[in-house]
Amino acid sequence: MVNKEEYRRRIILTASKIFSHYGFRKTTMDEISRALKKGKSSIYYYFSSKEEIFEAVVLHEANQLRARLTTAIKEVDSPPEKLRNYIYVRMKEFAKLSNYYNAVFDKNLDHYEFIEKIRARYDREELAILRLLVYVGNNRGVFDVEDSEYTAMAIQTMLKGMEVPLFWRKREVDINQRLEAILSLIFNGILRK
Amino acid sequence: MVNKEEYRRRIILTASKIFSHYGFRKTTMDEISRALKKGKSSIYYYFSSKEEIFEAVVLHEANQLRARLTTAIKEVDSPPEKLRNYIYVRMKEFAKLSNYYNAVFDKNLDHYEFIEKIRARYDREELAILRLLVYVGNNRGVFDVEDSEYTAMAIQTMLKGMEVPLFWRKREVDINQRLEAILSLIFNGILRK
DNA sequence: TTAAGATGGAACAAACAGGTCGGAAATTCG
DNA sequence: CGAATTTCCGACCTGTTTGTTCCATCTTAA
Repeated sequence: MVNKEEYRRRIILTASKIFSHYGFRKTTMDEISRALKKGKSSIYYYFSSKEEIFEAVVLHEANQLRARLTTAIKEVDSPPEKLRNYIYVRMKEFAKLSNYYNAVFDKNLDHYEFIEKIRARYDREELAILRLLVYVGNNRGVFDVEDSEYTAMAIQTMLKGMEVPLFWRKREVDINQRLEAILSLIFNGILRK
Repeated sequence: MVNKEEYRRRIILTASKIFSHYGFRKTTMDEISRALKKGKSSIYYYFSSKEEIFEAVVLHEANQLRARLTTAIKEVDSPPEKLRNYIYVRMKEFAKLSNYYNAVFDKNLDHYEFIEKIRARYDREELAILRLLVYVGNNRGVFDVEDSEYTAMAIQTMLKGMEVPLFWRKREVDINQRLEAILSLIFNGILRK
């Protein structure tokens, strides 16, 4: 193998699929190595533990999510549309990136420090984006809020509410309607009358 | 619990979902009991082993499959249409009943005796149905075959070919086209010219 | 040929998972 | 109500699994 980084990437992609199907706990190093057609111990040349692989996988998905959210925001110009795109894409992607999702919600993973770090980091970044969106909208006179920071936090709280598994236990159509309702709520409480 | 049978059924339904997601091996008695909100040892009051639960689950799915195939055949009258319905429904249902599917194809389950029994029984029953279909069609003068038994076996062989995982690694549309092609092949080799 | 980069077989300690057992709780019945 | 029977479960046992380490062995490039 000429390029070590390249092989790490391959491990991440392969492990990602297995993790997303069986979860962290039920995925064994043996499966990962078999999927890669390598000896189990060989994996340890690239990663020092199963945890470290999972960490890389989750980070990978987090990066994907970030990238897609960024483009979603850039696609449109007006702050309300940016916000709408952000929320929409965030919801759709969250459902797809199952490892990241599990990392954030699986109570059995609570004690892993790196999970906490990723959770915290994502929270911080998201808040920054929302704050900026609100702030810009406010400056342009489209929004009308007292404090960008706290408004952003309020929106984030609402987004977190959409993350909990119960929210998804509904039909697809219903989900879209609920999304529209949520957006409408945010906007009507935010838009200048 | 007034009715022991009723509770067994509930265990089967719950275990079925977990088995279908994680497979026989990765599903633990602990999970099953947790999903049922019962103590692990309580399950052993209803089933004497994990294997026995899986056996019941697979049998349950096999019965479902049989029931649907039966109605599918009864829905139409002419032998060619019966055959067409049979094959069509069999394909669609097979994809859904994942425990049954795994029981039939997972090489890791090869050494379980009850799996062998279920496989053998299903084979026998299917052959009987096909034989009858061919026989009746022949009698009515719609089909034209020498030996119903061997023709039925030939058709069954073809159906088995559609079961192997590779067959499904295609897009839905493609699947339908292939199905049509298979049907057309069977009929054109079978129908009186 | 040698040294550094990769690989995988074998071994191991710790965790896990299927199953048992004795008896507690709940329910039924007289 | 109380005894009998059904249902449930916590604690435990035991063989297996699994993450990880070690080290001998290949492979590659200089």
